[in-house]
Amino acid sequence: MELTTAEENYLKAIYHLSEEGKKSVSTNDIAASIQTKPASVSDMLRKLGEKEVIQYRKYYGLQITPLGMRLALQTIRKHRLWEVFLVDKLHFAWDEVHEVAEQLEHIQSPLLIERLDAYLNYPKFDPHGDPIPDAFGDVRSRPRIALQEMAIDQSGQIVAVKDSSPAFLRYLDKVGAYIGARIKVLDKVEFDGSVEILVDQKKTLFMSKDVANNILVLTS
Amino acid sequence: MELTTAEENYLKAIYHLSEEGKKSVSTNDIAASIQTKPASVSDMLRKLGEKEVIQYRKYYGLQITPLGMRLALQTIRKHRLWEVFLVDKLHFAWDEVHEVAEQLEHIQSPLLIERLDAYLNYPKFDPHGDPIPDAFGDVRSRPRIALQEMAIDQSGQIVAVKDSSPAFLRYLDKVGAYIGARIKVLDKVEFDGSVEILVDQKKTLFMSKDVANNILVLTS
DNA sequence: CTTAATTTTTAGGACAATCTAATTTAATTT
DNA sequence: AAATTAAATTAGATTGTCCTAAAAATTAAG
Repeated sequence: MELTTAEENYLKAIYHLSEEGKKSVSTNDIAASIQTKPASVSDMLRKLGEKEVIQYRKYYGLQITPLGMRLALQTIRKHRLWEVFLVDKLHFAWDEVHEVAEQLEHIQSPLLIERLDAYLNYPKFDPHGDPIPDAFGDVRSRPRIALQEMAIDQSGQIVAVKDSSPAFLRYLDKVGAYIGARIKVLDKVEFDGSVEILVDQKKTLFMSKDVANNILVLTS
Repeated sequence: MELTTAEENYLKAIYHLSEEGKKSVSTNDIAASIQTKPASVSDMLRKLGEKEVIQYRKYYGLQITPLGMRLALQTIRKHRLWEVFLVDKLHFAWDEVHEVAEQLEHIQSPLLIERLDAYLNYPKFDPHGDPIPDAFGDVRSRPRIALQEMAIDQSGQIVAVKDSSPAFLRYLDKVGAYIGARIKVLDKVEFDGSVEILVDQKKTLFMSKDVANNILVLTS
């Protein structure tokens, strides 16, 4: 079963929305997330329903089918492998990779992805710390919590970010809060929810609640 | 000025046809070369004319404009760089790269191509020996002749192939006539146009006229 | 529990790229 | 030069994706 580029994008958006938002995904949510109009989404949902990658009942919402899940994970796998390539090999900054990976993820060639995976040494996580599904769609995700939710004196390692916007990523670069950094919470301010952390045992840093909420940590 | 994927493909085909065939490119030729119907070509020529990448007069033929030339060479540059990547880095065989490169050449990102070029060490020729235009569209092509046209005792180096079909490339792999091989013409048979050559000063090889016609040699 | 607000879908159209079949133009032959 | 053949173009449909505006269904409010 072959999906068009547009279909792959919709399916990926649906997958992501159903991962985070938990409950059922709305037409409006999809429209917002891929920057299109709800009317277009309705059209596409009908088509995706016919192709049986989602189960769709008008006005009632949708659910990804196992087939749809597999295909979505395949696209996500490609996207994240390309991101690793761009950062590791072509020295892109981690805030520059998304748009290009959005294009590259639609290249159709199983051999290419297999070879790319090997060439990159079978990476398990992309530059933003998100897990890369394997060829069968299996994901080994690490249990992680927002930095905001950590207790004073608790330590851990930054493994991912929730918000991947270039602005946010550039800010993190600037303050040195990169993926892999080992951190320890020194203090939390009740009043505004901001936190003070120690990065790599040498640098202390103040972070607003908003920032701390978008950083995911593997606690130890 | 942005071209769609389809437009890029047409323009590339037109460029290639006008390079080899010399005189003006016909609607039928284009249709044959990109596997579509002449009616579709007519449609597209009108559009390409409006976009001023070709100069087009109905029933009279066409000519690429300088703008069209630049855009075509940009696409060809991307195609050939990706081919180098696939062969050098991902260890594709030279007969496996074309289809994938056909897809990759349409990825839009000047930064990507710049970085890829650097990563590959600014290659000047692709795996089939064809020259890679630089970022300005300049091509340094080597003067080369078909092996068929060489004289007895003349020697040279295989630098390219005219026919890039997997079948032909696999045949060349088998007999060891790879790009870069140094050869010398030992004999030519008048009757059927076949030739006998010495490859890398150790192996002699018989080749039919058809094969010898599709191998390009830099004579020394 | 009826009305209002919101969400979702349908109707109908636009645009790109393709096709078949019909027509027009150019080239070739006699 | 007229008639035939070949090449190229147009006419009209189709498919995929998207849109705006209108209608329908659901949800929320009083």
